[in-house]
Amino acid sequence: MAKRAYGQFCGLVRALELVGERWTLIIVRDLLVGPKRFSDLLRGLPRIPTNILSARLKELEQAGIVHRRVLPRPSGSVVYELTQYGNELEDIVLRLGRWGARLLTKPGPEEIVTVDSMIMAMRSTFRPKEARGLDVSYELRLGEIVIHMSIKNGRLTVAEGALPDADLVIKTGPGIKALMTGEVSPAKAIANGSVRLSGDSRLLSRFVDTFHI
Amino acid sequence: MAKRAYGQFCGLVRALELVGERWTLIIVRDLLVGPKRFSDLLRGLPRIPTNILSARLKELEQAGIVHRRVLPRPSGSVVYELTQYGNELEDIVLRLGRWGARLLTKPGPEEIVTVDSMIMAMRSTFRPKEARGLDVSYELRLGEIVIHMSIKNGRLTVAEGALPDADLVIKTGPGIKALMTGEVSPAKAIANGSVRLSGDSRLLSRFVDTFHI
DNA sequence: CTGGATCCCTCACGATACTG
DNA sequence: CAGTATCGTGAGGGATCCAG
Repeated sequence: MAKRAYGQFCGLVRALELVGERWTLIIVRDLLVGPKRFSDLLRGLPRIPTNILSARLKELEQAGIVHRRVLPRPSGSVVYELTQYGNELEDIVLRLGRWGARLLTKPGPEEIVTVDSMIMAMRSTFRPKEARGLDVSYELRLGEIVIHMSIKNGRLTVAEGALPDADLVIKTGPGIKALMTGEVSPAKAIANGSVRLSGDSRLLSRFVDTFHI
Repeated sequence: MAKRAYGQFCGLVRALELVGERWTLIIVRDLLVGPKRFSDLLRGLPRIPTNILSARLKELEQAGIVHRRVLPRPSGSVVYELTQYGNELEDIVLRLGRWGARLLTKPGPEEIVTVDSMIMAMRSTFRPKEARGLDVSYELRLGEIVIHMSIKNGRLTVAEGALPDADLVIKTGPGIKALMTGEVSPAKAIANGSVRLSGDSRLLSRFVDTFHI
């Protein structure tokens, strides 16, 4: 038996042996957004040493959670993508994120927000029931970070980058959280300047209903 | 900022800072079964060093996930129990367990099954829809381990120990898994001796429908 | 006995430098 | 760009010890 195994025959224990090590689930979080190259992952995980990233990717590949794929010429580069089995972690990652988000107050002095964490945050706060049948799109800007959410017939896709024909563009900062938890009403958030809008600003309250912590 | 922090402002990252360390979620698994004393936890986690258990309990208490309670006299002993916030991990732990159980084949040479892992396994495989309106009880014996499941009006409780008036007593071994996944039919399982029953043996197929991997 | 604290050793993790 | 090599450090592991 492996030296650091827990020694129990149990589904949870097996899961932790696969994805319970430091950094592993954060790597999975980023891969849930889409396939990524080694350097893409490094960019999204500024504190991870390269050898650790390397080791984790190898473990994940061996466990059948991640697939290492060499892109066709001319790029010839390598991307890592989740397998079917790895993708089944999405719901767990989203739930863990919601659970942890409860005691997320202010960003610490050294804490950053990454594009992928923001994308997953929007996915995790999405409430399908409120979005049933909806067709609407948002662009969200948080400092350097620009992502967009597109809801088509109630189905959500979130991705990096701008969305030129978004129905509403929301320019904001850390204050977005108070808006999404309901601590601050949309009207208040506009009034106190924690969000700035362009487009159909009446859509902000719909946004808050759809993406709610 | 703490030295081993991930440096990201993200719900998942915060969750991993709280329960992402080695052993932590397994401790939570056992506490989800019920309040426990230090030595109870040690018994269920044979490989954990006492200093690690001690450290984890302190971290969990500080994070508001576990509450340390001194029992009234005469025992005066200490129990650890999950707070409301800690209890909200139940769904995540059950899902992680199901996810990991998929590549749980045979117990390794040094791998044991504990009472609490078995209780949580039964909870995680329970299918409320199949049990709607049901009233039935089972006693399950796996080697030394004896637990019982009681379903009353479709609601499940699982606990350690025998249940004298159980409708069906299932005496089994590792073969139980093949039965619960559907690899082996109830009739076959009886025939090949991987389960031995006492009570109303026709209830075995209902058991398999209700607890299914 | 329970509920830990202490000690020491080892190895996984982490920072940095380096290579195909 | 996509990792490997090297090496120091501190968290984890195991045994033992101690107080109530």
